[in-house]
Amino acid sequence: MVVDQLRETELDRLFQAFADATRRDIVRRVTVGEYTVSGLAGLYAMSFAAVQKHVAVLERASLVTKEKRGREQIVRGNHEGLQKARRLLDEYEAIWRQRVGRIADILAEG
Amino acid sequence: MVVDQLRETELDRLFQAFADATRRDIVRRVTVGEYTVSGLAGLYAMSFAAVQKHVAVLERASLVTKEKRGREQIVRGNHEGLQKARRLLDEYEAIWRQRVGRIADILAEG
DNA sequence: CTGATCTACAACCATTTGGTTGTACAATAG
DNA sequence: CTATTGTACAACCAAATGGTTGTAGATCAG
Repeated sequence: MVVDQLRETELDRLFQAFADATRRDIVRRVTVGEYTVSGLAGLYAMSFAAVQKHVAVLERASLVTKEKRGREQIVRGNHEGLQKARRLLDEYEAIWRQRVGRIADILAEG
Repeated sequence: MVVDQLRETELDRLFQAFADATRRDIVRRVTVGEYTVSGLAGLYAMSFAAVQKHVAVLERASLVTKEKRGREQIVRGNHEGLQKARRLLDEYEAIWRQRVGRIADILAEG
């Protein structure tokens, strides 16, 4: 085992980041436009600190970036993480289609 | 808020299920071939019960199905869950491309 | 300068997660 | 029948997660 430890923990973080509805919503919003952390915090029925933590999780997963502007912190969507997650699911799809193809072949031969 | 609670918890489970390297490996394997629960358990440096729990998590997320055959339980990949996760990431990709398109338009006009 | 605002972070708490061992039971093998 | 195998599940544990409040430092407004 221990195939590619770095990549694996990276994927752990990515999918973990997606595994929360609030974080998915944040990703959607900051992809479309720009938000400050407190701008985001205003959208959800939870404390500022909670939202701040969610943003930190997304940042660690390379799904958003933060950029300081004065006393504010601008949160933006980051394509990098999204692409990586998508690529993995694409692989799985490909594996699935191969399998379905093999079964079709077997049925065709039988 | 509270957009579509059912779908949201479904997605929570899906991405949570993907957020573990062992579970991702199980999904890959059972998509290619068939495994019993103990067949899978033999592959990893952890107890049978631990692997059994991982399979249960994947089952709840609609990423695998189990079918009893004698005293064995056959685990197979389930396309349903995979498709749902993939569809969401596709949406996000689409949003991203729209945004990039808008920016390109603005630059073209400017 | 002073006060309000934005952010960061620590400390705390309840719940979930990912693992363990042990027990129980059904199905198969001898 | 008996022993073994495959599975399920409960109980337990340490660590992580998702939330809270409180404190403190920067930056901005007046």
